[in-house]
Amino acid sequence: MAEQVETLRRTPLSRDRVLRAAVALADEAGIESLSMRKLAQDLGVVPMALYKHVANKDELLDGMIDVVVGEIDPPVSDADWKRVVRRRILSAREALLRHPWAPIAIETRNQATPAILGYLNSMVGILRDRGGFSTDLAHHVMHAMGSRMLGFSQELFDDARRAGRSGPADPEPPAGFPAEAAAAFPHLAAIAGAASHDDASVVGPGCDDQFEFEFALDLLLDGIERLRQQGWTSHVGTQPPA
Amino acid sequence: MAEQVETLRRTPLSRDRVLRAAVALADEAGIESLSMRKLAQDLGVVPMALYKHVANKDELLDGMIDVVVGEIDPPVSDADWKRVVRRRILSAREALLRHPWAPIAIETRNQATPAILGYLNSMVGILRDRGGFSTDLAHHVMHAMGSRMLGFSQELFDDARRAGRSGPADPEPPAGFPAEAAAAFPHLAAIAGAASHDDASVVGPGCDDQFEFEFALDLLLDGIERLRQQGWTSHVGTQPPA
DNA sequence: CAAGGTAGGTGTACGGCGTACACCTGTCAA
DNA sequence: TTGACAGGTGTACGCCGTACACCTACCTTG
Repeated sequence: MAEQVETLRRTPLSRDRVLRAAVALADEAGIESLSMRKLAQDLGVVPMALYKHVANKDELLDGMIDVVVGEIDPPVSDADWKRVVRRRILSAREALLRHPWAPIAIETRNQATPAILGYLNSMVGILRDRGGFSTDLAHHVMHAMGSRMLGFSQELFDDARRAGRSGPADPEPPAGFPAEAAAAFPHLAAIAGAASHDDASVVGPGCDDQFEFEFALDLLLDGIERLRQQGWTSHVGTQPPA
Repeated sequence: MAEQVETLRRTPLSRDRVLRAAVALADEAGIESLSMRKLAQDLGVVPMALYKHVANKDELLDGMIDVVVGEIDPPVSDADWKRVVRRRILSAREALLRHPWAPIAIETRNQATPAILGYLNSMVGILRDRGGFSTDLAHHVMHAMGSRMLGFSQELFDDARRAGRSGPADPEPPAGFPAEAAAAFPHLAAIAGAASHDDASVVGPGCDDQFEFEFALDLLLDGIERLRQQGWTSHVGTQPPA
């Protein structure tokens, strides 16, 4: 039996197994407590063993990002550009919600991984081929969509981000807005309590991140569609027309 | 003379001096090489001395962020909401361009600092008071603007971001797009070469980040203005109207 | 089947990090 | 004069990433 455990333990390491274990560890313990040593321990192996499969910790992170990017659904092929882009982005968002550390990891890397480049590239392809966007407009659109292309907006300081840093779902309730802060930042307090009720006196249940994401996404998509229909080009002016 | 140096060295530390030195160090060496030990060395002091002025490294980073936020101009008071918001955001952008490590630091912190909350709060105030936005719409707008409110979009993997990580201006040229990558990611290559020329065969000088930032900003602002004029509310539908 | 190259796990060690904790010292109030 | 206290010091601990030498089990080739 001891030797059975031994056998299991000795299931040969592989880059893939290392990456999967790293993703699992980050998912449950948060990215900041992912260390080569802990990862090795999870795999029943000595830390240096990992270096036979990944060059260093940075490359490990790149690999983890690629695992997540690999979970994004391929584009559907039976709809107009806007629906295709929208669905793909929402799929990316789902992948990133499953791995709340990923936005931070992606932002922190200093080089786009090939998987991310491939994803972005196919997104441009959709704009060009299905939407008939000029390279010019497609270029600006990619910038305008920014991180939303990768399934997250800059949801600064929200629960998901915090989870990515310190582990999975935090038991403490969202709780609207601390009273002391409400006094100092009344406008923020009003907003926090107003999720989708216009009555500021109602202390709402926080806000629906998914709704906010789609709101901004559609705002951009609609604006972009308008530019596209007008045949907008950066030659004619320095700002998008109203 | 040696005692003069000594005197200078012994200029008493203060939270302010510590924060300034930390900002300077991050500006010139990159955020990732900011350590308590190096910072102490720059200040001619032993590492533990810093802990008499900041509780720990996280609080140091919060303080550094507040220094940057403090550089954002106050709102002008003689224009419509859109111009006020636009100018303030561009001022925030300038502050962040002076400190390329700041976006990373801001994204990485898990709590908004009071300075950032104050900044965001005043931004909501502008929307409410000058633009007559409902709390509801103001709420969604804050989400939609996302990190743009703080002067940066998610400019993934660009030079400024890299600078924030590894020090100041990198001497190597932007260089369009590496040839091998161009083959693998043709759409990206086309875009990279097409900055503001629609002719994809022209290999442009990279792209104008400032233009891209303002493009996206105005796209959002225009879309938001349209919603405002229509008296949009989330009660009537789940998406912004086209 | 023997020889030896090679892929992959091991052990040790180094330098750097954040920071706890005990200590010292100069200043100022009582 | 005393003694509290603010603020700089020194030492030490446990963590980190990873360089480097090693060992071992397997596969190829003669």
